[in-house]
Amino acid sequence: MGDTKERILLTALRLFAKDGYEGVSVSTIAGELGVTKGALYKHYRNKRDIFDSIVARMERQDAERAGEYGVPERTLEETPDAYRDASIDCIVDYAKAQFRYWTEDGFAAPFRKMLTLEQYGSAEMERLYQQYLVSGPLGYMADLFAALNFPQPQEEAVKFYAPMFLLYGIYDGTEDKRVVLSVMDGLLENARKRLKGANAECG
Amino acid sequence: MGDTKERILLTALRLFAKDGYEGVSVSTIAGELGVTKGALYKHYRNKRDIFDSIVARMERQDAERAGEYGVPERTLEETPDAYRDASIDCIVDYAKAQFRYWTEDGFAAPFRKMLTLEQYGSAEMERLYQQYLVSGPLGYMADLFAALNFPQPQEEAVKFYAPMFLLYGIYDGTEDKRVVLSVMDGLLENARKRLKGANAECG
DNA sequence: AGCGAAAGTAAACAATCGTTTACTACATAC
DNA sequence: GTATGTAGTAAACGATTGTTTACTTTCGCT
Repeated sequence: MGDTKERILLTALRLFAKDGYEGVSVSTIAGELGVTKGALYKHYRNKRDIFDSIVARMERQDAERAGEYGVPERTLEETPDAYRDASIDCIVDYAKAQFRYWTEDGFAAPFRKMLTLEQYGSAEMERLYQQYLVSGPLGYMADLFAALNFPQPQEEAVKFYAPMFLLYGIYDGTEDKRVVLSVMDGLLENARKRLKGANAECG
Repeated sequence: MGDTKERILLTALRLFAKDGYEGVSVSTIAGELGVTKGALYKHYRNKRDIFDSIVARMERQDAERAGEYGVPERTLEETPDAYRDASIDCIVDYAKAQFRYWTEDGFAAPFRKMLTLEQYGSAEMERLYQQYLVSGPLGYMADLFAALNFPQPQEEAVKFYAPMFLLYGIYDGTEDKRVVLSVMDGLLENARKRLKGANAECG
């Protein structure tokens, strides 16, 4: 079976997401899989190699996703308000997809938690945490709003992304995940209306 | 000297905030203090006792702070708009103080980071994280807005608190902390104006 | 002066950590 | 049919984990 390596990766990720890298032992990972710890070393050089492979996997998956989703595509063209309304729709739909991705996706959700637990451990982890979950999405949203000629793209991005970021935390601490998803939905629908209204004004 | 116990507490907190509870060894704490690890056991029963003492200290400090700060005080009285404007001022000033507290206070700032790293480890830690940093402040703000008869206090609370929560993350990943503080200041001043405007309408 | 508690050291404790080794079962290829 | 490489086990490795013990030093108290 060639999927043992895959099972190790996913099991380790799930455990890292709960107790952090240092809080999980090689024996625990192996025990969870029903094998002895020696077996892990047939697939990975060492414990850190498992962790690095998780990060590499995320980077690959994220690149693929960025390729499929073509939100930016065209920037700062001369177009009527209708086009910019369509862009706003695109942004909001993208945001919804991103929220579901980081909360429900079998890989991205535990990866987000793992990064959260490792963010202060090293400069590299802090960089990844910022890139995937804080300054990365924030700067990306600011660029989009800037391309749409919003007067204060930075502030707009904060108002837009901050509720998503907060609701990640709410989501993790809630038993009934559905209500959080619907709250996020409501907030984003309000944002959609508000942005289109502001759009009509600032032209 | 009676402050060795205190120095152990603060040193452990600083280390826990960076590498998490499991990522810090008793030897490391002792080494940081320039003593042998046996000395720690003269002041604390075990490693977990140090951690628990940190949490207990935070709970005490938080209770004191809540006593000093009397934001809620009077609720839902029959009063003119001027009073509600004053209440909004009070809320915004409180929020500013809270942001500085969780980012700059020598104890609260590392405690916030520590909780962030431990939030998924146990139900108790998740509860504390939610109480201090997520659903706690959010519900508190919602109560305040509800007392001021805002039509959608929950949503208002999210719009108000979410940027603060996001900027905790930005603050941690930024070298020049001052700009983050000034950004937070600007956002809260905007919120102050907006809330007073909405206040005049919804009466 | 002498006693006793407090605070710290050095060393040892069993347990666990991540990792390596020697060996077995079982494929597939020639 | 035998060689080869893969995937797994069991056991051991030295290092480190959290904790305890025995001993020393130092201080306040009467």
